[in-house]
Amino acid sequence: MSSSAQHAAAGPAEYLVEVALPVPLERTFSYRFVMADLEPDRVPAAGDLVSVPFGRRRKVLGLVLGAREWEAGQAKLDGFDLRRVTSLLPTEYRITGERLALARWLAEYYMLPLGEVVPLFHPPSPGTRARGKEAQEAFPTGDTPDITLTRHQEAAVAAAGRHLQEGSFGALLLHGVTGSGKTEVYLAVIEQALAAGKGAIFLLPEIALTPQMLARITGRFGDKAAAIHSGLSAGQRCRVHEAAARGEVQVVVGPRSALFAPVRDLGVIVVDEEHESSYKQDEKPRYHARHAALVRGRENRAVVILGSATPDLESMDNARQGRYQLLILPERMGGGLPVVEIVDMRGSRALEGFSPALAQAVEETLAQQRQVILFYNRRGFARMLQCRQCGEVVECPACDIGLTYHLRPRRLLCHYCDHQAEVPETCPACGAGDFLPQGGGTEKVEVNLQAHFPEARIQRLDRDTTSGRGSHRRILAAFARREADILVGTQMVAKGHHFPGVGLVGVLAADHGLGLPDFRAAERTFQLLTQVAGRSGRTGHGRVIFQTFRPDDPVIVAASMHDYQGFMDQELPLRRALGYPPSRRLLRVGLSGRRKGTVEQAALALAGAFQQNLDPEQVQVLGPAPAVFPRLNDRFRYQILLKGALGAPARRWLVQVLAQLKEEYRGVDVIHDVDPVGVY
DNA sequence: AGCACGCCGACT
DNA sequence: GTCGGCGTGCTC
Repeated sequence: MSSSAQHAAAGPAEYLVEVALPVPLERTFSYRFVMADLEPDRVPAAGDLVSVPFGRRRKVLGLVLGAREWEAGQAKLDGFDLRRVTSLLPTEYRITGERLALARWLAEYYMLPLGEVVPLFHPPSPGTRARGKEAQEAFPTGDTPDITLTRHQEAAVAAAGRHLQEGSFGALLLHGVTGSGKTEVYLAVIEQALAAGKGAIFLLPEIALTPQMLARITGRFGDKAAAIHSGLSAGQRCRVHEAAARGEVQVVVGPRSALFAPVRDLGVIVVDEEHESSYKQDEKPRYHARHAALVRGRENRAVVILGSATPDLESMDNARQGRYQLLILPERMGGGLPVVEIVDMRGSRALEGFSPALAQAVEETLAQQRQVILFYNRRGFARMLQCRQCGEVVECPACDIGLTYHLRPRRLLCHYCDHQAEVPETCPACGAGDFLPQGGGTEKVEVNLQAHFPEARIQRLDRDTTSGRGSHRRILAAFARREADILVGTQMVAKGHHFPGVGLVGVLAADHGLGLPDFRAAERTFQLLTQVAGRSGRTGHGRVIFQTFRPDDPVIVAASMHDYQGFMDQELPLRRALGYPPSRRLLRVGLSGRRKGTVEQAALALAGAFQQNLDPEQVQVLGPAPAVFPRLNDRFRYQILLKGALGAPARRWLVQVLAQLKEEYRGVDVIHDVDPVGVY
């Protein structure tokens, strides 16, 4: 306003500002803030964002930690040449209050300099590329406006409502089977928050998978709600951000980045499909949005609702320990859960992966004019090509992993780097000209299926058919409109869609994920099987078939019976016995580099330092060991796993040690990952 | 983390 | 002869 302009004009002409920058350095930087340089009539203060020149030709975002008056024209500080702040971002972009507390927590917990988490709070920062607008694909509505809630739903809404009334932090775990109406609960709670003058954040695991949900939320709350996601341009995201800061938008929906929106008087945070591993960012900063949501909720005195049909074991453990309030939606709206048949594939006469039972079920379902979903969790046509003569497998030259044979286009692809190769005429090892395609993929399933059912309209959903912008959405929408009879795909078919026409879900290899070298393999498999089974019979009777070579495996049996409790009861003790989460925490340190010997040396040195300096009562050091994929992208990989909790001093020590190690071993990349998720 | 600078291998 | 690979050093 004009009064502050006058104040600024009368005030000091320069300030010295201390800023945190998004670089992996444990130090801050000083800049001159020259009032005359800058358009805004504001004095810089802690929490402001500034754009500053950095290095030779870079311009980066900085968080102002402090500002003090500075003698005009003084360009040196302790012999350093000070550079000038380029711009001061509008007040809507300031990081203060709960968001600043969240930023500090992220930096502390994930052991990063504060400046490295700041870009999360800024909508147009890199990592979120601008894209053109995409056509909204029409879905059959299936939308149920304002139906009356069941008593279980009411109870959940009331539990959240108490926190909204009191203005107290609370964590609720909403466990509801697929189709039990969790969304109605979320929407009712958000409605209450709005009625109380509070805002909401609604997190979805991956925006591409949930256009229906997005449409429902924005549909219900009109222009009070807006989405922030990568489909929007930087400008569009900024507008939503600013509108939220001004209180014009009160509900922000989106993937994990939506958590950082400056929603005013935040009353509720919803984390839908809270078990989804996409909530963990797999690049720096490697944070978990579910965990961060709980921290922000606590800071804001908001209620945090974690919802899932298959809650993460850690979340359920927290509920059992009384840290979260558990709320259950036991019934499916409009029908029971589908009946799951387990088909034993051992020694069967299965043809190209299809048991007679599954083939027959497909036929029957199609005859009833209902749709089929088939799930096979590997893309391509064959997992590898093996020489019939000498047994050699054609491998990726950069990764030491078999190349996958793809039919369309006909090529060998590495699924771990971007290497592509022509299909060789002859074996690179022995020169013979005959290869045996080993192991299947969704492409092969599609081909075999079309041979079995020449009349059926088949659609495939995997990374290969969804590479184009909007193609994912297009395939799902077309299937929802019943333009295809059968949908074949990878785990993409398991996620978040309401397909009323589906009468059969077939899982071709239910034990597929169980052999993975990951302590969460059983849990992931259980979740995936339960989620995909839930796609069947959303209206009317639904069938599910699990084909498996391990029909007695307790994970598969529990999933077939929709027995979440049973799965928990078998899995939790195993985790405890082995000291894995949720009983203890993990920290992974990954080392990689081009020279194997150097990487190994660095890993040994680091593990030695850990052994000597960390209290063995508190922290167990595992490794170093070659990573699960010991060579990727022509880099050798090792890792060290720390099991247990590190106190604040140990964490500070660790940051130092890693920095020293990077100094000492040039050419070795060292990364650390707090609470790692996934296979490495 | 970028980005520049600088020094050695296989190419139009 | 240069293009370009990545080791090294620095960023107020």
